[in-house]
Amino acid sequence: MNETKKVINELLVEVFHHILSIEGQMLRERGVDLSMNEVHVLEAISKTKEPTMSKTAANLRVTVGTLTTAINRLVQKGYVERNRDKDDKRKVYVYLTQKAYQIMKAHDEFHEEMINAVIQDMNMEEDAILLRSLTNISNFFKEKY
Amino acid sequence: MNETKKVINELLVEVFHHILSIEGQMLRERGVDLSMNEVHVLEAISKTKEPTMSKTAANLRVTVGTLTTAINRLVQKGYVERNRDKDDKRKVYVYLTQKAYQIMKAHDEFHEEMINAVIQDMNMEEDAILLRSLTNISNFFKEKY
DNA sequence: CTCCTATATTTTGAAATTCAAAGTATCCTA
DNA sequence: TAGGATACTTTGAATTTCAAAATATAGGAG
Repeated sequence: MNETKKVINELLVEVFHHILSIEGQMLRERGVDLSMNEVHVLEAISKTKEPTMSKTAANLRVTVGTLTTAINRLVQKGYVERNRDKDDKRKVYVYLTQKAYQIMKAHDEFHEEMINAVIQDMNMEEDAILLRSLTNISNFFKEKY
Repeated sequence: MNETKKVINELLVEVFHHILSIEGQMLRERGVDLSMNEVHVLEAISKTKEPTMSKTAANLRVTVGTLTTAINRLVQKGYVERNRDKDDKRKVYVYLTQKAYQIMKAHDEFHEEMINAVIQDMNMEEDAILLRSLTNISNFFKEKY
């Protein structure tokens, strides 16, 4: 494997994991009653267009049953609200509460800060090429799977 | 947030998660008696220089207690062997078995194939810049945390 | 209108995963 | 040789996961 491949692989395998555990540790230290997994669920809800249980579960790549138990806890903790569709009573929409938006704000800021620190010393040309390369990687996965 | 930041964030947040669930699904479909988490433990062992429990746990960013239960299962399933240090009997080294190496081989091939598909149509200049950028990202996390 | 099938979600049961804290064994040093 | 330090395991409690069964609603064929 050449260097580029090794680095990409390292990013895939280690760095991503690393970030998750750092974020999880931050949550615990600050006494937030959420795991990274739960933050992920909140994130998926905020990014899903019409966030029914099925659509949100699909975005998270977990079974709907798994999501149900996660949502049960998040509702109980006051981060999420459930709402049945008026027209199609099979459907359940999930919404973030204000409490959840506050957490998401901190989460987004952490990510933004992290990324800023990473790319702050890149020049314009590098930026353009990196953008193209990463878009390739991102699209590859979206299309292929 | 500019485009580059968005894409990096998307990679961090979604794509890596995506890959994990794909790999997990593959393992289940093929009837392999390992979760992605367990594969990760095997990977960490193979990458840790003198893989004691502490060092391996540190690389995995989990507590040693967590690793102990994971290793218990992996030993029982025949993927890992424990070995006490002759000189310092507090230390326990963990080793992969042949069975584990087979799994790791398939895992590595999946990653290599994935990465090949991603970067196959990049030119030399792009490759150099991508390498530099990704190395930055990778180093940033290693140094900062 | 009444079955029947499809869709959406929840419940259930079992196994994994995680952490913090307590427990055990060994090492090292004053 | 007593003591604290280090390495690991055990324990208890909570989360996370899946597959499969259960529930409820929708929509179409006749």
